[in-house]
Amino acid sequence: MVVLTANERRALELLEERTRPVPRGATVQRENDTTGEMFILRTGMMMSSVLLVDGSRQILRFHFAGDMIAVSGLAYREASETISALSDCVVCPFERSAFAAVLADHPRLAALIIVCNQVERAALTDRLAVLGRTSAKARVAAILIDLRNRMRMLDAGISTSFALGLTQEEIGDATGLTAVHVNRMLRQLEDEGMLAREAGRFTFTDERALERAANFVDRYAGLDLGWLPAGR
Amino acid sequence: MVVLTANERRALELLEERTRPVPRGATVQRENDTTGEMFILRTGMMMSSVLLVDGSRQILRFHFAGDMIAVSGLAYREASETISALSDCVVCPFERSAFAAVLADHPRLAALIIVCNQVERAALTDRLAVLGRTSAKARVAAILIDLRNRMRMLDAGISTSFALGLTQEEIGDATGLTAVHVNRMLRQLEDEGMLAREAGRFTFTDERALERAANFVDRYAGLDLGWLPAGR
DNA sequence: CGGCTGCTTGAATAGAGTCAATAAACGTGG
DNA sequence: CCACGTTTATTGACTCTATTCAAGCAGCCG
Repeated sequence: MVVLTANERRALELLEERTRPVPRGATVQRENDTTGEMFILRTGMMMSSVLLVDGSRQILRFHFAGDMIAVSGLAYREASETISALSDCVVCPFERSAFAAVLADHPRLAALIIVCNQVERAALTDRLAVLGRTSAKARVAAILIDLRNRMRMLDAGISTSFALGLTQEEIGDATGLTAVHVNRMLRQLEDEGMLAREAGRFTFTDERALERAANFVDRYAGLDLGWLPAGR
Repeated sequence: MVVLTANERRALELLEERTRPVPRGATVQRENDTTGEMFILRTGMMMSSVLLVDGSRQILRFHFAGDMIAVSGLAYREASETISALSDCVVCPFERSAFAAVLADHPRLAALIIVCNQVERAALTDRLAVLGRTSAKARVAAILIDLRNRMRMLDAGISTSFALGLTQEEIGDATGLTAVHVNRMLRQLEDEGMLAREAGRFTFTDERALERAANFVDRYAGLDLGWLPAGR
């Protein structure tokens, strides 16, 4: 999409110098802890979530390889969300000072990071609309499509069949539903012929219908980066 | 919080060179239109919203003086949200190229913009948790507290009494509720002695109780900007 | 094998939505 | 300044969606 200069590439590689394995279920950042490092997720799938006072959990976002995570540490002294691994992961920790150096030396990378922020903002606002204004069935369909699409961006081998890697409890925490109701909605999508399930694998048997049920709109269609400053 | 250098101040003033009045109810950006300018909101109150296929609306965010709006135009060819004026407003339009120039010349401003993105991200994820996991009463209480707080940041004269400037329909579109149910929740908060209403003005009669009802957490408490690169 | 954790299903309940009717506030043109 | 039409607020009755509670089942791992 954008071709980086050799210098830019080197600057980004500097952020990924160190690596750290994170086993499934482990946490790299805990809500209200003092923020330390930020990370680039090298491999695996993670999630950010918050706990409410009544003990319920809201999953805010899923993270995949290539995502920059724990970035809110740039602004806040204390983390506002918990970030934990849904599969065995590898992350590359880096310091805020290293990040500041990248911004100082590479204005085009700064611009690209701002663009990524906007893409994430769009994803969050889409989810906001889904939680605020759509039915349980639409929410479940939406999360299935969204996760399939993001997995496909990293592994072109994935098409209509994929392993979600989430419990129904987790689907519920992401969609604002109870696990019980998630189960019922999955069954309904299955009964209506849009979906098949077996041993944790999902298969879209009628993708169009599923997209209609989910109110799906593709947000990765119209990126426009013509305005970026020159690379260094 | 951060003292800008004279150069930095001048660069930002360049973005605010032109001004344009926007009457109440008018739209500065329409969903799916080709994105053009970005804006700094000089005076007034605006909102971003999206329309779903079934005709329902979700209000994503409220904007106040000083906010940089329509920034998603940096990433997308087409606007993902509608931005319209809730009161008579004045905006300062600027071009992406002007923005790119700021980033190229002033790395610390780039860093500050990224920080602002993170603050907005935190606000959006808070709202996500509210929509996903809290009751109608909590959502209504939360929006009242949030808007009061943001108004107070611009006008220190506001304390427990303020004019919201929203219809109950709009409160509903922001909280994911129907106007009818918003009305019932307002009445309930009133009956429970947390709130008084008259002629569009709200008065918090028991702010602690209201905060408890809303699950309120203060997100503007712990900003940390020690890591920024040097100013130019 | 036994103890988890996750999945599935039913029945009863509660919370929010829908529909409808009325009242109050607002804006506009005469 | 008033009359009229429109938007906004209010309230009741009813419906429906999603939650809660409960029980049984399946798969997995030590």
